[in-house]
Amino acid sequence: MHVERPIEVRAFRQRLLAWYRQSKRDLPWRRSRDPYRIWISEIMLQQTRVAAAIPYYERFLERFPSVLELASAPEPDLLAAWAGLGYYARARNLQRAAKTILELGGFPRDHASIRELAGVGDYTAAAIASIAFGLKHPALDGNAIRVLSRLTAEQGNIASSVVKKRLVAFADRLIDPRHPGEFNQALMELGAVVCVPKEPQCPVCPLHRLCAARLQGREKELPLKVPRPSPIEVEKQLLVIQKPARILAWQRTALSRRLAGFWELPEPEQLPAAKIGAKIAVFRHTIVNTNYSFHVYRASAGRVPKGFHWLSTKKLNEVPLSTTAKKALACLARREGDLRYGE
DNA sequence: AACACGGGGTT
DNA sequence: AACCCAGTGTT
Repeated sequence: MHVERPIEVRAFRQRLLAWYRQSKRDLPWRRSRDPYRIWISEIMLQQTRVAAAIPYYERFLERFPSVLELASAPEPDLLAAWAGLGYYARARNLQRAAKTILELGGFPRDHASIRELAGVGDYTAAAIASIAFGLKHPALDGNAIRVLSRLTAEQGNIASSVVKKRLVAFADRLIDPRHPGEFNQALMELGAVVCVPKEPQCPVCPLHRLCAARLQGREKELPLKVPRPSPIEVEKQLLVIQKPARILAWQRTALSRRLAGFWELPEPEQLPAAKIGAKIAVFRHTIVNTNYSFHVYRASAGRVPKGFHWLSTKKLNEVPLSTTAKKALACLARREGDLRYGE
């Protein structure tokens, strides 16, 4: 593209920042430069939409106002605060990093040290360094990558490390040394609200006259998308086994590959002696590349094997409950016209 | 480089 | 029904 000459780089920065300052969304984490708050927001926003993160962000900061509370929290509290957001390794890494920060005696203030925190990769390190500390490191998330791919009419697959390096190098020349945090956020904001994947809003884009893809009329084709494998369909059954004020459940151990520490409803395979009763509901749920149909049944326990617990229904809101268990219990509550279980 | 990891809003 | 989201860690 044509922005490589200094004069054009300045025009690029000026247009982008002017646009951002005028049209940026008022987001909770944009009201502070406290590295703790910026960090929490960046972790929450990993692969997570802004609208989904906002209510979690507010609640999380109330419950864990600083590194100290986060570092010393019981893990179940942490998981309960994160339940429903997904990617639960983020919550665990958050606490590991909080302990590191305490050991360091404060939040690390340079890019390399921030990058070493658990759960902080290239993007997040650059985002924190630039937004909280004003350091000049380009932060390329999915939005920024899309914007830059279009600006340069990038032909390569954006999944490849070569192409990513090329885009980072490009961003490194563009980034405004005086306002790196704003610059990074502006690029991401542009990708989030204007340079969107499907129908980019080129007429209102402050950069459209500098955009190579636009000049070639190929803005909708770029960046190149690689087809992903089609999801697998899986049917599963869940059992609702109750006694007064209690429900039978089990907890995933730390060894569980996913959802470690979360409480689940039993499945028939785990309880061979269970007597399956009436069907309560069917709901669907997607995890990564698998589409599940969960069939929920009432049942009675027979003999209760090791590892199962009669969980108090009152405590359901205090423990980390998997989303599938929550959905099943919501079905049950709807059916009984009673809100004991639910949110 | 490829894969696993959650969940849900948007198109 | 895809697509994809302010990605990271592991293999």
